[in-house]
Amino acid sequence: MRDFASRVSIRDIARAAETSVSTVSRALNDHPDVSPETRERILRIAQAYGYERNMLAHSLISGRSGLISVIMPDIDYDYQLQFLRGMTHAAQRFGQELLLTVKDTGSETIEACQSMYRRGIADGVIIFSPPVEGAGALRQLQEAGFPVVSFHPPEPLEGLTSVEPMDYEGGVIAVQHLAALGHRRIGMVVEAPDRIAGYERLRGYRDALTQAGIPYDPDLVIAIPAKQPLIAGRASIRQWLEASVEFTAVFCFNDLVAYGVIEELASHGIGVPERVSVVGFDDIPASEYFGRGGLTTVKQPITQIGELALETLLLLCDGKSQPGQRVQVPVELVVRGTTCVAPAATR
Amino acid sequence: MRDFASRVSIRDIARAAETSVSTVSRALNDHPDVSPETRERILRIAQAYGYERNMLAHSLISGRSGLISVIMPDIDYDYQLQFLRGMTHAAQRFGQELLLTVKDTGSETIEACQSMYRRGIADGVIIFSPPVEGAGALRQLQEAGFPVVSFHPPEPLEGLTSVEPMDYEGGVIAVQHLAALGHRRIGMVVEAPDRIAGYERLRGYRDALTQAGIPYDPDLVIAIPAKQPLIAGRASIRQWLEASVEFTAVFCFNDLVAYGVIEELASHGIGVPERVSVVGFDDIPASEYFGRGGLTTVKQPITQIGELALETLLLLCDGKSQPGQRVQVPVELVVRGTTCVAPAATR
DNA sequence: CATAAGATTGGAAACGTTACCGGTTACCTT
DNA sequence: AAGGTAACCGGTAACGTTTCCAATCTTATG
Repeated sequence: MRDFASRVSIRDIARAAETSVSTVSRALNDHPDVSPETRERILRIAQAYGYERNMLAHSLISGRSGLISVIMPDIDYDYQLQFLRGMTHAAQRFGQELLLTVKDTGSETIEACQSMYRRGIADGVIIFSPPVEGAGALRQLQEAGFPVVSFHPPEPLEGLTSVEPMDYEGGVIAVQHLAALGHRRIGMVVEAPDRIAGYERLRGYRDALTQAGIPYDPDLVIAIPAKQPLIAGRASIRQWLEASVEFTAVFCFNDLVAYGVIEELASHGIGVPERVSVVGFDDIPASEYFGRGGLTTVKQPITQIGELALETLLLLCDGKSQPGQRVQVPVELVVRGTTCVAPAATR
Repeated sequence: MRDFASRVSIRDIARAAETSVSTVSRALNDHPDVSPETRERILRIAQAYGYERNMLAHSLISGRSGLISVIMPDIDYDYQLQFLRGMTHAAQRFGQELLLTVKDTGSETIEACQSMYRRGIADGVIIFSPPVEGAGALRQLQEAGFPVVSFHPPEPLEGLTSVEPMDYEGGVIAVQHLAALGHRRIGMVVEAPDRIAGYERLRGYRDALTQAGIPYDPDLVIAIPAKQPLIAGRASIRQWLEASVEFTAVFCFNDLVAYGVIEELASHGIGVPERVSVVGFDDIPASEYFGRGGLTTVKQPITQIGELALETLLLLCDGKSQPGQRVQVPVELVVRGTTCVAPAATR
């Protein structure tokens, strides 16, 4: 018996089994053209030697690496983690390896996708929140036969395979909840309304307002950049307060924005939820333990979405599905401690 | 100009530049044996074609894949995320790719390490919290020339390269803080005291008690399993209450345990910090936003630790450092809202 | 007994790259 | 003018696999 932890090639096995590399290869790959005895002997020896096939050589010839590339702008938010977790679970289930790449800017993430294809490292790419300008490049990759799945895809996503939460419905149920509590002055702090997530949530917000008979007031909508949501959330509240905009509820683009909003309100002595109700989006784990009995928020099954993204990509890799599909995942409202009936005077 | 997103080989470049593959390879690798004109021509064409070298073929011949394998039990805790983030940052800085593998059990993580080596996929492995039984296998890998860096290494870690927080010092400063506030009945909820992190934190706890002239009471130490820290934290408090053990402070193995402890105390109407002070460990991001003005905890610079782990591994891969080093990272106390002076009657 | 068919095997090419070695050219020295 | 040297280049082998093809051996069939 050899050293347990050493690198063994198919050649070593062939030598030990007194046969050729071709036969060993066939035996290991369940090819029928091997006699039962030879196969048994080879498998036994391979086992004893701790042989595992060299993935590089195998990939080189098979044209598939068994690696899935996951490309993200950063993992600065628990949301991304949960998405990633879902993918790791699915990867484990399917025996796939995950290649994790983090890039600072959107354009770098697109370049990373192209690079994955050109260097032949990965069989496909899952890209998190690709920038709008990257849509063309992604489409080209897809047309070249390289599977790409976008999460939070860019607009227009025509032709791209994507996985998304039901953003529009999320906006609707958040506002419906607030309206049902008697709120009439409902603000929204929205990130990147030119991108699909922001655009759709905003659309849901507006439609739900209309449906509740509440006029839409553009002063109550603030667009913020994607970076540093906590700070942006705080700044939004300051902006409203300085402009003396009246509001009794805020629907936030995500939970971190909501944290910032609540912090800023608290620092002005404005109680949540007594004076202002706040709804988040995503339901990251921390929101359950958030003060005031937790954050009311629109929950995405983000871990399952991660699994779904990987499954979608694997289907594409295996040619079992056609590119261009748009997978949409339902969301649900989780009512916790940051929303309550509107102050009587405002109703 | 060719299709922007297509797979180009060195052969295509050679054909287009009307030269041989050898020359192209030399030109691309800054080998001196190429005339400036030829080199310039080749580089221009390669650029125009969007050539990037096929990583599989390159790795096969060079024996290095440029991939670093990161193996974790699960990423169910923000702590792991921050560690991972640190590695992604460092990877980006060094132009390395990260291969992320998540396995359910400790033994599977060890097998995954061996597999990385045998399949030749990765140049080295960073393993998160390897099980005690795996130490031998990791040592073997290291001896075979395959670099391994353990974070939260197993005991005994003799010969293994490791990166660790200063657990002992963390235990000391946590208890010093509580003792300085007048606490005399300080409990500890410790995870896996047979592993290095738990063992050292417990040792710090005991030494700090002695130093403060407080007798050690084994009834005040509860060992909990590693899974489901929230539930285990709650159960620990129930156990003490049922046994009528007296305590005014709890030092918890990590922040999640602390959350559970505080929740359970609250459910019995025991105020934190008025009646019981609680200290956590790690300082995950949520602890800053935790109710009661945040959780008092021992902060690890976990993101930097991740970067450090990757840098340590890369040095090993490049043969610029010898295996077997033990890198220890300082920790610090962050005082927030869950600790205050002990109730007068108990002092 | 001869031939066909089938089972099993080994040799060689290929995947895309790099490294080594030998060959060609041009220029310089004596 | 002969020889030496440096610069540059192309062919080929190798990395560890898989795949194709040809070769051998066995067995069945006429």
